[in-house]
Amino acid sequence: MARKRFDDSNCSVARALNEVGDWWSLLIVLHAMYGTRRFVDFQQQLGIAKNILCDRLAKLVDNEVLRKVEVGEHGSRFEYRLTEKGRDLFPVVVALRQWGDKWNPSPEGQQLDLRDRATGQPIRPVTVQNKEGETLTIRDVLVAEDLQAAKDAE
Amino acid sequence: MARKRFDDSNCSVARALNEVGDWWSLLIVLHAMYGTRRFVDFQQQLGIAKNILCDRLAKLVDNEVLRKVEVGEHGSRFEYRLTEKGRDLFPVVVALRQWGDKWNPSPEGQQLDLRDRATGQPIRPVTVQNKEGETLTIRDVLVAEDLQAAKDAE
DNA sequence: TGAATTTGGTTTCAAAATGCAACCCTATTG
DNA sequence: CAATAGGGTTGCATTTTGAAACCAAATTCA
Repeated sequence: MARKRFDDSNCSVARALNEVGDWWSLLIVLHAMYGTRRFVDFQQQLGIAKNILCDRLAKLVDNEVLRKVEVGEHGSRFEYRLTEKGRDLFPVVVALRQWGDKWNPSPEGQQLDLRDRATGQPIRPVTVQNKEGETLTIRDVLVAEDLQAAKDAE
Repeated sequence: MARKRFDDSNCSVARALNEVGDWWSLLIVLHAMYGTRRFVDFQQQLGIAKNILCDRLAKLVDNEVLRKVEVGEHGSRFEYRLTEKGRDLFPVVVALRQWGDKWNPSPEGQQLDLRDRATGQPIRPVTVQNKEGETLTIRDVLVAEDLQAAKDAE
């Protein structure tokens, strides 16, 4: 049967996964963040089948994660560029990369690190923080399931 | 043909997606973070087929994201609990939730928010930060592809 | 105690997604 | 003007998925 869809889920994580939660979509976004823009480049870098790449790019464009831009004089050459919505996945991608590096370090030991362009210093681990910027673990947060509970907490 | 696997990819994001990158796995982790531990509860809350749930739980246990714990007097009753590795996905899940809330707000308008248990205050948006705690966009970071480049930047 | 139910699965089978290769049309390059 | 590159589409075989049926051990209920 069809893969279940989460479009109408009232869970925003489920809805987010509906847009970027399959095997390829987030990797496409990742490579777009590294500068890839052309169909053939995505194809070669990811080793993805062309029909699947077509499908994923179209979905990402539909969901406004990417924009398809005509380049070249007479059209028919395109670039896929991140929208603001797409760039806004940066913390997600970085958090996932850091998790992967921490718990499944690369066999070769060398892990591609991200640095502050201005200073050359490595970036911080991405964490969940309170208003004061202190790191919170899962035990330090509570879920305000409904507005009433949220109200009570204020 | 079979879905492509990324076990041996030298990209840690790809390897991370290999463990939690399909439709259900991250939702299972999410619900585990909200306190779900039992097979039947996952099944009912997610509306997932039992065979798929079985498969995903087993994979998450294999990958040490969850631990399968015998409960009940004579075994044969189990709980699936997050390991440290699993709990460490917290920033990923929260970042994804915030992205979903921002760009695909719930149709009902009510979005489940997370608060600092100690103060009741909402948490901050998850961001990528430099050593000083300043938020960095994708344009503010550079990728030190290899150690040499990293050296040069120091 | 014995029957019914709950838990945690496995099996079967149709529908859908995936991957590969082959093909196609339009631009651009030589 | 021919060859090639870019960006797809189509067909087909292989997997994955989902629903429902089935199952056995443990627990609960009467």
